[in-house]
Amino acid sequence: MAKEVTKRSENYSQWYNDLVMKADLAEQSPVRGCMVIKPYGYAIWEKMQSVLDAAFKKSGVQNAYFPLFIPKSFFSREAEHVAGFAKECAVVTHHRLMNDPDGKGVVVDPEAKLEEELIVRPTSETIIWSTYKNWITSWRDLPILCNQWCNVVRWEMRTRLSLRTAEFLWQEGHTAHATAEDAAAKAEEMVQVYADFARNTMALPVIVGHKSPNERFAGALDTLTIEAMMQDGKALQAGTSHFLGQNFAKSFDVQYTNKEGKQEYVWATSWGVSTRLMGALIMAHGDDNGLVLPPAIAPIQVVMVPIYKTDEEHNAILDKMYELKKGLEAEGHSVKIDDRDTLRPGFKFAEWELKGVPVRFAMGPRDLQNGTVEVARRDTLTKETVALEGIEKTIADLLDDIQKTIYQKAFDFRASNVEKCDDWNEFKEKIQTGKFLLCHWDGTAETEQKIKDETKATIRCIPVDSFVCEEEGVDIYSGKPSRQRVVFAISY
RNA sequence: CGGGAUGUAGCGCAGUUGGUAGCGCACUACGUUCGGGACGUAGGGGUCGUCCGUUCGAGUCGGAUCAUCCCGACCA
Repeated sequence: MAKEVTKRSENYSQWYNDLVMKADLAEQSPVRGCMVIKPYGYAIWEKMQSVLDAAFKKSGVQNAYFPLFIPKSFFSREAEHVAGFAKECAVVTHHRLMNDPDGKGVVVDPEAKLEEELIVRPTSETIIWSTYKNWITSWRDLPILCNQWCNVVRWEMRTRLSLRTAEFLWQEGHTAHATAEDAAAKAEEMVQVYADFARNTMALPVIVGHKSPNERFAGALDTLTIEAMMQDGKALQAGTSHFLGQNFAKSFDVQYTNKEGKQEYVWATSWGVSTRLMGALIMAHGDDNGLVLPPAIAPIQVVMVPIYKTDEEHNAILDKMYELKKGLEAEGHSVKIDDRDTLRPGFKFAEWELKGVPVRFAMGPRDLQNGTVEVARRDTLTKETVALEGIEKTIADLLDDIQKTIYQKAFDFRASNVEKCDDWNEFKEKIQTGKFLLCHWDGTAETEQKIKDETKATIRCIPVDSFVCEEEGVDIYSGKPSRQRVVFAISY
């Protein structure tokens, strides 16, 4: 139920948790480090899915589904990849329970030990590539462009609601191509799909770039990322797209016969975004009154709250509201009439604000008489009384404006917290205050590691669109020559 | 896995030198309210994380154990 949310200034972590739980998005599950996604939270996730799915289809991608359990032996094939996940896998060892012979409850039946353990997928590269082996024989079979929406499990040491749960929902795309160029282009294309989605739908300004070798996905030759800035100035990796080279094709022996009749290994990509995007949404746009949802992702765009004393008023207002709802829905907006008669208007206002609904209508006898409605917008917390005449157009424009305003606010916030930095002492100080620092880097893993050890800051990316800065300089830490600046930040 | 903390009603918490469990919110009923989180009255709800010990008696003391949270290391 709606309750006051901790102020951001008091404790950012607590504020975030309060928002997630009190806005009815999710709650901690009884299972360690997992979350229950509640219907309202899931509606946001579904909206994300539908927008992304449409974009994938446009890129020629098809949805498919692969098994949750992966035989342990599949993991023996790609050493580098496995090294990245081995420490955080859930393993199925038995297949039966029995009554505890010593008393109450159940125990694992020791007789039911599996001959080969099954790994609950931490990601599906291994099982998908074992499957692709059977699908690919000729150049005519390529490219294969598959995506799956599913859950994965990573037994993280430390978890955080939405941001790093032991089990999370995501989509993972896995493609196979005839040439390195095709695969690299696909990886590039998909990161741009994510960037468009983040910017236009989620109203998140993101930086697109390459990960440094240290931060790369296990087994990838190149990892592209979208990096967003949260309101405490920390970076959040919101999506990644990997160019996997021929690593997986070689490990799983996936070859095709080319036009010349020769056997060749295929080239691969994989790319994914997860329910972490919900975390990004909350931390990037939320305020002390609750969630602030961009209209493009809001499950409810307009909520209507009737204000009345008598049944007569109630009925008259509801009639008007249903009429308005019909008109707005015809324009493609999602509308909810909150006619719960057990709650007072003030309570409903607070509750819908907590849930981030972009536009709220309040209509009482006064409005009914004047042919007006009180329209409140969530992003600016302002309200005004507007005429019912031409309301469809007014609301369409307003939703557009809210979408833009939310983006602009996040954009301006980031702009005021990104700066160039060429002095190591200054770097150490500023990076702790929640800034993205554009610095020269000598390109070595050693330097990056040392900077991380001393400051906890990592290279978020080597930017490719916004913040590209190719210029001669010297590494901020080692003093060695550098040809471009990269983005340093402390991340989630 | 290191450092810190916490487990008492659905949630948030109090509980003194050991004496048999309470507050706020939420919930139920009735009434008055209703243009920014209403109020009154009356109710219901608990193996005090678990186990062992000390004691006439343990939420409280001792030990063990489990779980959760925060800060690190690891990661979408």
